[in-house]
Order: sequence, then C-alpha cells, then structure tokens
Amino acid sequence: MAPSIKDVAERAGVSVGTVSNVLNRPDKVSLATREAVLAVIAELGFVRNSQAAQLRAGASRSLGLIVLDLANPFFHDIARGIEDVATELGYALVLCNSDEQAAREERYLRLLEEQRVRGMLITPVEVGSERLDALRRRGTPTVLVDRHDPRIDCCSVAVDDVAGGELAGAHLMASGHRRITYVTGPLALRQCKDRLTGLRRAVADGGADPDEVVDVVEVPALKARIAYEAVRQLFDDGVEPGAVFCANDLLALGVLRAAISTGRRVPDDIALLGYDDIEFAADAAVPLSSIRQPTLHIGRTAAQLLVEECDHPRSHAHQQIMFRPELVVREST
Amino acid sequence: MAPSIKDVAERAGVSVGTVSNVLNRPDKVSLATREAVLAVIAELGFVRNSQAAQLRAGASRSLGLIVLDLANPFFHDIARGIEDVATELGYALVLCNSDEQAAREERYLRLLEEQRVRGMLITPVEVGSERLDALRRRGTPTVLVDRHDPRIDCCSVAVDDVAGGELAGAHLMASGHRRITYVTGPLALRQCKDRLTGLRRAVADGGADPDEVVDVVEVPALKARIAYEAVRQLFDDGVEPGAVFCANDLLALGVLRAAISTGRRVPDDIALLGYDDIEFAADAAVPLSSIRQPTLHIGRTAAQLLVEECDHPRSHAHQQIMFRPELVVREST
DNA sequence: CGAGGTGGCTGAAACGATTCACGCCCCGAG
DNA sequence: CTCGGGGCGTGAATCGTTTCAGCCACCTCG
Repeated sequence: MAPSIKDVAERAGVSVGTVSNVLNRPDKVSLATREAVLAVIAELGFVRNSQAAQLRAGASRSLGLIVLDLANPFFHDIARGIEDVATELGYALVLCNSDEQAAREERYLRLLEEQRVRGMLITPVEVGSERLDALRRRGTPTVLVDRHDPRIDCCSVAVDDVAGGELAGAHLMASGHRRITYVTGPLALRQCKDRLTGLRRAVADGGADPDEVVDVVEVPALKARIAYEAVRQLFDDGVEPGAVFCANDLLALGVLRAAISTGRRVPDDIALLGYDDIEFAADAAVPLSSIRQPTLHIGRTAAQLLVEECDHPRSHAHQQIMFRPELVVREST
Repeated sequence: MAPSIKDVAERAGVSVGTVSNVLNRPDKVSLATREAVLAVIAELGFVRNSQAAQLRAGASRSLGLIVLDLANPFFHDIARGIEDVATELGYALVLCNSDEQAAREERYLRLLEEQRVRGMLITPVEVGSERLDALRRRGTPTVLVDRHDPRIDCCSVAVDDVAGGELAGAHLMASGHRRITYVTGPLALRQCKDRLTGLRRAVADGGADPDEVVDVVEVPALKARIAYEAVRQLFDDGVEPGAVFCANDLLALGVLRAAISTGRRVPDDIALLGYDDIEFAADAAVPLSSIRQPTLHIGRTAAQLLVEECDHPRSHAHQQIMFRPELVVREST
C-alpha cells in the first residue's frame, strides 16, 4: 500500500532509525545520507503515518472543538480564533458541530476521546454532561467556551452578558428613550436573561423604573422571521415601540423588516439595537447598531489557555475569563 | 496513563483477544465473559484507542473535507449534507477551512493525508493543485465539490450556473423587463461568468438582443458593502436600473440597502433577484427572490459518491454530476 | 468407546513510527 | 601504537489494537 518508513529505508540502503532521524532530527544525520533519504522519500511519495507516530508518542497534537452551531457567525468567529492559535502553536484542530443536540455532542465526545485529542474546547449543550465530566477526570484538559460551570474546576472563557445589556440600556437611555421594548428568545437561556438583567439595571441607574420603562416580548426562537411576525402583531395591536433592543441581531433584522415593510422609519420612528454584531448587521437595509462580542479574541484566548494546560499540566492554574462586550453605533439608533 | 485493552484483560482475567472480541464481535463471546469484561471496561473507564485500531486495520473510517469558506452559507450547507451522510454510513468527517488560501489548503491536505483519511472531498482553491493530484495518484479517493476538472478523472458534483443565469433571465424577461443590470463579482470567477452567459442566453431566447438588454456592473468582491456603494454611484450618475440580477445574495442585500436608503421601492421601482438563496434572503427587509442551489443535496451526493468509491474501489465508476438550480420567487420581483 | 464437531478462549504476529542503547570507524593526543 | 571520544548509524523494543491459527473441554452420534 502506501510506502512506509521501512520501504524508504530499504531503497535508500539505510536503517529505519536513520529515516526517522532524517524526518525528526535532521541535524543528527550526515548531509550525504540525508539527501539520499530525502530523494527516496520524494521518489516514493512517502507520507508519514501520523497514527503510528502518535501511537508511539502516546499523545497527539490535535485539539477537539465542539460548538453548538457553526452556521452561527458568533461560533464561527470563535472557531476561527481558536484555529488560528492552534495552528500557530503547532496543534491541529478537529472541528465538530453538535447542533445543540446532546446525542450528537455525546457522539463527538466519544469520537474525539477515541482519537486521543490532547485537549478539548466545548460549548456544552447543557452544563454538567456526564461524558464531558468523565473525559476531564480521565485527564483530557478541557476549556469551556461561552459558558461557566461553577461546579467543575476548569478553564473557561465567556462574555459578560449583563454588561452587554447595561451597555444597550445606557445607550438607549442616553438617546432619550423612556420606553424600551426588549425582544428576546426564551428567557430560559442564560444569555437572554442576563441581557435583560443588564438592561433593567441600566434603566435603574438612569434614574428610571425598569418596570415602567422595559417591555418584554419573548419569542420562542432566535430567528428573524419569528421576530418579524411578533412585531407585526404588535403593530396590529396598536403598540408603537419607540426603541427596541433585541437579544440578537437576527431578531433585530426581523424587527427591521417589520418596520420597513410597514413604512416606519428607523431610527426616526423606531430606534433599533441588536446584539452580536454579525456581519450582516452592518449591511442591513439600515445598518444596525449592535453590541459586539470579541469573538475572535474569545477563541484565541480559549485556545491559549488550553494549549498552556496541555503543554504545562503541572504548573497550570485554571482561569475563568470574562470578556466585556462593546457598543457599536451605526444608523439604527 | 489511559487504561489499555491489556489492563482490561488482566483485571477481567481474560486474554486481550477476548476483550477485543467483546468490543468488535460480541456474539463470539459467551454471555458471562462478555458481561464481566464490560463491567471492567466501565470500572476502568476504558476508551478504545482508535489510532492503534486504525493502524492495525490499515485504513481509517474518516473522510476529509476542505472547503473555501465555512462562513459562507453555501459551503456550510454542503458540509452539513456531507456530514449527515458520512455519519449515516459510519464515517467520521474532518472539517477544514482553506479560506481560499493555497497555503492553508496545502497544509490541510498534508495533515489529512498523514492522518490517512479514507477519502477526500474538496473545493480546491485552484484546479490542478499538484498536491491534490499526488494524493489522488497515491490512491486516496477524491471528490470535487462545486468544481469540475476535465483533466483529471474523478467524481465531482457541481451546479449548472449557466442554467441558473437562464432561470434568472427568463424570470425577469417574463416580468416584462427589457433592461437588466447584472451586478457581479470578478468575471474571472467561473460562477460569475457562467451566470452572465445564462442570463444573456435567456434574453436571446426571449427574442431580445443581449447587448442591448444586459448591463454589467462588475465589482471587485462578492460583498454587500461593495454592491451598495456601486449602486449608490449608479444612482448618483442618474442611472435607474429597472431590474437587477446579482451574482449572489450578499450583493443583492447591498443593492437592496442602496434602494431602500434612497427611497426607491422594491420591486416597484427596482426588481431585485439574488443567487444562492441564503437564509438571510428570506428575512431581508424585502424578502429576496433568488436562485436556489440544492446545497444539502450536493453535499449528500458528494458524500455518497465518495463512500461508494471507498467501499467498492474495484467496481466504482467515476461520475460527474451536475445539479440544476431552482428559482425562488419572493417579494423583490 | 472413539471420532468428529463446536463453542469459547488464548497468545503471538502484525501495523508503522520513534527511541535508545549500543557498535563501528576514524582521528587526534599522549 | 594505544586509547578515548565524537560522529553516524543500527536494530530491537515499544505503543494498543486486531486477527487468526490453534488449543481445550465438552457434546453428539454411530
């Protein structure tokens, strides 16, 4: 089949040990031999079998990443940051998409553990997964991404959603709004709830009563269409929200569509603020103001923490890192 | 370190062969032994080392996929289709993102070959890559995705872009437009060129002169912002395109923004037709008509072809499959 | 009672790369 | 001339799993 190091050795008239040395510590081999071996490698089209190498070495040079949804620009950018750092530091990244299904997550966890990844980055479908815990106990360094789990002791990188909500609230208050509609996905999601908490806190800090200022419209999914329909319904009911803060940009896009399709002007009739600052936000019919999360940075940091733990397991100390989001003002507010 | 099959065997008081049998052909082992072994496996937290298994087996159960840009919904959906089929058929998928950089593609090709993937799915940065060719010659089954290369003999799955352009042209002609602006990325890209070819053909088929009907606006990148600026410029120059066909939805989103921000009505003042039917198309301020490519189906088919070749290399015959796109009419035309 | 079968299990070989203790050769110093 | 040492190479052991020839005990049937 594919030529092995042994075939190369035979053809070049040297021992397998020497071929291995050419590959891994060329300075230990005389120039003449090295060149002869390299010539044979090229001639035979030899490609190292990394499974065998890693089996012998006892540890691979790859990291596993399991995200909830690669189609989501938020996770996509995080993955990108992780990949960049992993590559820089000489690790390969195996990218997996759990699609928010525990069964898929479970399958990937097993797969990655069987492949003996050196470390794992994961946004778990639900915190406290048994399999994940087992993986950690068996000694695979693990970093939680966009999640914290106070019960388990490991590194994590997340974003302060309460602070994001505060940023939003402060911005809308500063623009003079005294009635703010919060369009959100299920409040059972921590992110959605935290952003509301922040929003109310900012309103209170502005000297107003959150209960009077903030109206909540909870929709069952973080999708543009759903928000569009919910807001159309609002309009039909005669409600005219002067300022809308959305739990993510997709919802905001839906609200924008509802406004534009009914002849309302943004930001004149309705101020609109999103969350996440996805790529489409800037290119929407009215460029959206949004709360930006430092996605690339999150990814980079997570990868750095993980590699640090992989490379220096003894001296490593777990860290829980919390990033602060940032307000991006465009034309919708 | 991690317990091996040998540790399990010792603890259970059986031979390693028996443990392996419990894992791989449980019917060959008596109930009592099987249960005893499984109990020890659970107790020790044994996880099979698939590197060793695959080394011994001489072939892995994983496929490699290298796409140009995972952030692009088109590729994302294709990847999804591939992943689904791979999983169904018992293969794992290793997902890589070349980001349209030849160097990254090259690196991933090497990585995947070293990992001995069983087969490869790829949208090459440029057709005729040396390394890819070498990989094929060395015997790794390969399927081209969204590309054809007449010079090399392998399976491929693509979409007929000329047909897509025709669909667009016919639709706009049928709506009574006798002046069509084609907003496109670099015509050096085959897709952009083919879609134009199709558009002109449809115009000719409709009994009109393509040179009179079709205006081309070529912009340097397939990005919303660029299209927005180009169309604003058009407006400033006093040009009023009655119908715009865009080489992809991102461009169309940019055109839509230009129209809305200048008070023009879609579709009344400008009919607008996109390409790809990305998720955002349906939720744009004015839901976009678009040409849909059967992305999931492309992915599924590509994976099926590849697995077929992997599983039956002797009887396999290469196929070049071409899908036809489909017109989706919404509110923008 | 013996031959033949069969179910259940054993143990060693093999996969391909890495590593390391050890040999060989040659040169220079004493 | 001898001894020591450095530079190059060698080849066997090793990683964890799978596979397969073969062994044992027991059963069945003539």
